[in-house]
Amino acid sequence: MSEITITLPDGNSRKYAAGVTGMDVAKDISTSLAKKAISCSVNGEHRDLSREIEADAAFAIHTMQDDAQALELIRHDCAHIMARAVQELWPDVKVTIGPVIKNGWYYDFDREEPFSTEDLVVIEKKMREIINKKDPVRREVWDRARALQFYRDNNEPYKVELIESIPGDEDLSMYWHGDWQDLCRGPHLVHTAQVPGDGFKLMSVAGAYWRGDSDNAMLQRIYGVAFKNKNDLKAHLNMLEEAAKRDHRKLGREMDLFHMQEEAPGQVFWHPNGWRIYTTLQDYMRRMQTKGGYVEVNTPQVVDRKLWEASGHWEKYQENMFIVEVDEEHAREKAVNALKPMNCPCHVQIFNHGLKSYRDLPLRMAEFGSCNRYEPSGALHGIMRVRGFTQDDGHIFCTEDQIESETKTYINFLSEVYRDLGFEEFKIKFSDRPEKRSGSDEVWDKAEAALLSATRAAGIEPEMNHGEGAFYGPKLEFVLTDAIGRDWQCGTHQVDFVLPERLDASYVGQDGNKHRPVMLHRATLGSFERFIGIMIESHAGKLPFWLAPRQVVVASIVTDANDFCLDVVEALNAAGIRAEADIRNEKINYKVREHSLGKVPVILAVGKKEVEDRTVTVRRLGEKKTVVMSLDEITAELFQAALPPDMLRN
RNA sequence: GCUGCAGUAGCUCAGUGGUAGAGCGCGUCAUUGGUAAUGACGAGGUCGGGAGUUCAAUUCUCCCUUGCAGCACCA
Repeated sequence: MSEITITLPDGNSRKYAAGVTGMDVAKDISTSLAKKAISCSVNGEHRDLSREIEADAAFAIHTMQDDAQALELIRHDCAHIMARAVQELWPDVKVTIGPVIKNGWYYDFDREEPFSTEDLVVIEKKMREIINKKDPVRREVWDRARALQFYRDNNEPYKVELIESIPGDEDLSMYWHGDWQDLCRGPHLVHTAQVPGDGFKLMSVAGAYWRGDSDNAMLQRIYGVAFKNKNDLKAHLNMLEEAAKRDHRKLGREMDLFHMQEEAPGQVFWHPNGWRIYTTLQDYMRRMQTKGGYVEVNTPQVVDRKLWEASGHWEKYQENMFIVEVDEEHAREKAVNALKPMNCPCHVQIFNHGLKSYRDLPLRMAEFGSCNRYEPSGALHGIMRVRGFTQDDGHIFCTEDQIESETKTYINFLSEVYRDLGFEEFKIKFSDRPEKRSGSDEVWDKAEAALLSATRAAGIEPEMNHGEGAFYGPKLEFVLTDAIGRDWQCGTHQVDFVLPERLDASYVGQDGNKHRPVMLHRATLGSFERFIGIMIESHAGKLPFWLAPRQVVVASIVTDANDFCLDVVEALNAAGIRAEADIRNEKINYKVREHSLGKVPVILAVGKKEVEDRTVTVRRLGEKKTVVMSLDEITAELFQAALPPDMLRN
């Protein structure tokens, strides 16, 4: 047997016979280390301690101190332990897969009966029993035939299907947690008791399609979260509780911003407070776009299906469009229209109207375009995913040569807007050709290469999102997250060689001939609805002063101050500040509480003293202390604070 | 759309096979107060909609609808 050299992280090396296990090495280093060891890294590959090492290797032992490895293993072993618990409780349940996800894991089961909340409690208890048994984790490598036979014998059809779909013919690793077994890549902990019995919790049950395909059977997915100890778990659960308080649906009600109702599912009734946010944001976007060289247009809501057929949307999205039919019974003629689900074909109509010259390019066309899409009922989510919304849409008609500079300019534009609105950081994803698409592969090659190189030229290496592009072109997605960490695509930037062709857009080039322009589709906020939802959550309702729907409440302390109170409001309003008087017959404590809960950034209290001195007592949201200021001082200060970021720059 | 859960006063929620209750909010009155809830009294609900079972349904069953979590979808 040959000798191998194991090099430890501190640079020291030790010699062993080939086939030594990680655990052997750990024991050799020290008994206490071996006791604490959970896994190891061999040449950077995370592995079980029981696996044999056959060649010279860089080697490291992992303990619970190594967060990344410890959490991965705890969560992964939780998945196996939960599946074992479920099958011990209900032997007829079929197992499928159970990966580690952010903060925890899930496992998908096929079971006739739905799992109930009570079942989760029972499963958790069973899991703790298994953990306490301190069952060893064992790994074996089987060839495919044996694994397939095993799962056929054990009546686990999903496992059979999994193995059959794994390409190649390499051997498969099988893991045992006690007597319970699962097909798994590993690695795993040494024994079940290394999972902290008080560090995990089962969270919820939900349906999920087998292999993520809605044509397949629906399985039952149980989600769990797991951490290294009870305190970390508690902290996580606490965080979720806090995040729930920032939910835009809750804050929207509390701040009286908007409501939704059964008669118009997925559509927003904006209340005065919410609409003030919306219009303030729209005014800002309009100024920014004007400065960015866009011309603003507006296009029809109800458009004949012919246009959607020409653009290709009818074929691909018909089921998701609101169809508006006119027939002889109701009108004198028959027509099939659709509510505009997006603005691009309409913008091409404007572009096509009259001859365009190469001198007109790039032509940046913008619209605050109202769109309606019949989104699947299960997709609706507060004001983040709705059926009626308004995009800050824009299309840049340009030449191929201009794609790179226009893309760079746009990324800078979007970054400035996001920074202004409080988002310094955001994810950028690059989505390339989907399976169902329009346009030849050559055109797609060209579009993808152009967008990717332009993005890199802007200094960005996007996250790859294969197969997720639009049907007419690849896209960049600018993604923000909500209070509990769910991703939402807000901004987008897409390169499109297809629609100009389908809708016959052209311009006259320098050579006097007709040429096809390239279309860049872009939206910065995405939709006002979604972006406002995200902003509400990220600010926990405490919007920056310039966006706050109610900026100032002037509250009287005694009735004798009411007149002065109204004077102060008038002065502030004259300075363009959104101020309201609260001269109700209530105590100042009551008023302060109510407007603090309503997230009003500034409360000005006026009582006898203030009336005499022509001053106000200023209390800012989130602060306990108050300051006395003259009316002129506070007006000047708030005037400045009320300026939108772009106007502040001028 | 799919799986599961839910819909009771404006909001948060309790409750029951014999047509409903709390707190907050709202209204009236008293109170004129100094920075996160002043007190008293009062009004307010065809218990999401429809059908069925029953002497009797808010309660049980079915259908529909909306919402929530997840999946699928997202031009």
